[in-house]
Amino acid sequence: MHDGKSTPTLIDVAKLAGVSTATVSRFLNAPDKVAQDTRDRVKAAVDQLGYAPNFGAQAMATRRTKTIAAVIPTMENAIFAKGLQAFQEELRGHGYTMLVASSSYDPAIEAEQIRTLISRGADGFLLIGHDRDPALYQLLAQQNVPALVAWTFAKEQPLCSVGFDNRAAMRTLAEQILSFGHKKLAFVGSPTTANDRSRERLRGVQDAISGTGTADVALTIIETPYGIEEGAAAFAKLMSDANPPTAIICGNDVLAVGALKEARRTGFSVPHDVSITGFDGLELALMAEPPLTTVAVPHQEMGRIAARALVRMATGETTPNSVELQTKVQMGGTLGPAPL
Amino acid sequence: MHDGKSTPTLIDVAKLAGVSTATVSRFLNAPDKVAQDTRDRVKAAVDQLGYAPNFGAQAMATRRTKTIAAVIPTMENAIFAKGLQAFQEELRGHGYTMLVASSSYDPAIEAEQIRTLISRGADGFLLIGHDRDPALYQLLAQQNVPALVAWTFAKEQPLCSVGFDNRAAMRTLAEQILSFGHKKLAFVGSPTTANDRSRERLRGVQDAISGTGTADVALTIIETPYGIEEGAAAFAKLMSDANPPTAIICGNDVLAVGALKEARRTGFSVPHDVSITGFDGLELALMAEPPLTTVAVPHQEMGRIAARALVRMATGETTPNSVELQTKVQMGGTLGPAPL
DNA sequence: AGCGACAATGCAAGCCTTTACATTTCAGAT
DNA sequence: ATCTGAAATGTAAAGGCTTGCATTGTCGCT
Repeated sequence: MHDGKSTPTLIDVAKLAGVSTATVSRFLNAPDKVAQDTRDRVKAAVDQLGYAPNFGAQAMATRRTKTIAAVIPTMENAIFAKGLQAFQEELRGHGYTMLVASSSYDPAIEAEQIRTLISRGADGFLLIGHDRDPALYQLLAQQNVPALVAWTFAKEQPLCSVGFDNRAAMRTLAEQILSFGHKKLAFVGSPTTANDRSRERLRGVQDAISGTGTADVALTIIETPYGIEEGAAAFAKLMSDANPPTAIICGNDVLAVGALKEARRTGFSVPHDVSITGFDGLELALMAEPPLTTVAVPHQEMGRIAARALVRMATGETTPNSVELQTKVQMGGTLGPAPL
Repeated sequence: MHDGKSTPTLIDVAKLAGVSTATVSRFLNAPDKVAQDTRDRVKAAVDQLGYAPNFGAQAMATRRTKTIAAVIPTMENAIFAKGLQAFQEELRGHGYTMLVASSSYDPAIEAEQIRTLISRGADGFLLIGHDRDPALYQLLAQQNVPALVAWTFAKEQPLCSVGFDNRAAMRTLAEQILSFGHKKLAFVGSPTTANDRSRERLRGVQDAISGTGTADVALTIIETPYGIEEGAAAFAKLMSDANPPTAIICGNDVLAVGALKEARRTGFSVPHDVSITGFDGLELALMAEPPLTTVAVPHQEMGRIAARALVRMATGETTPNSVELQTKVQMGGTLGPAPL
């Protein structure tokens, strides 16, 4: 194991420079506390040996890791990929490293990941959505690890959030849909258990419907996993009904694009025969034909703001503070008047 | 420092269970070495205290971190997102954690990230492509950290690779394009400096052309950053030429989809007026109208295989071994005969 | 009863840094 | 010449875990 050329330690550097390890350590962490000529000698030694501090030892001595963990459902979902990319760039700028784990939308895995990451000494956590076992919040609090929730905005939750109001955003979109005269709606979204984003979006639709004050709007609900194929299947199922919807509100762009694809495949004209909307504002939405009517979400901004907030929390500079971001309905060409 | 509720350590568990720390440690790492009833007592203590090992201390004592680092250009590119998702799932199964960093396609940042991750004690590295400062390979070798390259396959390189032959794959596609009678080709790809994947793909096109043996095939080359807009711009530029190409070979699906979008916007019929092809086989390609003709790459399989290989390398079980994966031309509807 | 072998457990060194506290040095003031 | 205080540096403990080696206890044999 110990081949002579094993990685150099502080001690090696100290010996070579003819100083104590304390001095080397100071040179590394607070250079102004060491005299100029010592500084030069130490620097030379460090360079010559190619010394790099041992992370574990450092973590142990300082009790911090300069690491922020992010636990997301999956990286395959572009919205998280975009947000995380921005998140990590911002962290990097502050000298922090990101540790990601994905839970595959499984609460048990998420819990395990959080535990693992805590024991790895993450200085802070970025989590998605508020739905999870309260025991986890307790654990975080007990371990005194700051955490923040993103992709949603809600008060009265154990954790502060940086995100947007899924319910209100969807309500706005749904109101527009209703204003086009649609009376038979369908909502196709991700399962709403353990996913507050999805649940809130569905509520937004329901809000809009009850907002009309009338009782003549019907809503069919389909819950299905994330995926283009799944969106297509949902569309097929809905339209095979004797009394199919005239507008299909999808919980995210991927489902919507799947639905749109199936519509095209089976000869439905969108939005002439049926309207379809998405949510997220991915580039995918722009590429669809016609471009998807959806809700644009500032994923990157969210990532950056969350990163800054977490760094501040980790260094104890501030108590966290929720931030609400704005979304915008993005008109494409998939929403039109209800067919007569 | 020791406020009553600070996180429990091995010592606390040992005391509570009435055994030595060594026994607790063994219980955690090699349960079969401790007697059944001791096992029960220790387990109770661990549970009661909610004990989790301290990562730093563990890393220090064992000199390994059970962490594999991945340094990719960007998470926003779906091919990497998919591959990494699979990579991390596989790692998780082996008890490893993934540490990702993205370089934004900047070699200097990549180098810095690698250094950072080395000093964080990564047990192994997943890198993308072979192009980088040889000093980095030296550093990895010197630190004795195993590394693997993915998304490309090449022998005679400092590192083993798990991937596919970009050049051959593109050549196959280009040959099909030529067989449709196209004589005026364009290649729109990512910049080829410090990106062997892109470079190899371009070479593949050139191989196919020289393979025809004739000199009457023209090739225009455009290098542009990754992005839908960029693809659209490249298309516009190409078609505004006095003698525009009849087939546009894009280095990746995103550029191709951008080109396709611009084609539609400006009234070109694909593939009637002009053919367009992509590379990667993203879902995006299927969604395009018509579906993109592209090269399907097994991103997830690549991620999983790379993960397994790295774990084996990290535990010293094997010397690495390159693995070549197969790609497949995926016929969509964007490739057709050259217009007369 | 005595012995060996083996299973279970304990002891304590070692992994590498940071940092509070102690020591030395030296310039400047008296 | 002596003293003071600040600056520079050194000493050594602490941080939590693993593990080689030592110890204890058991059991089966002779």
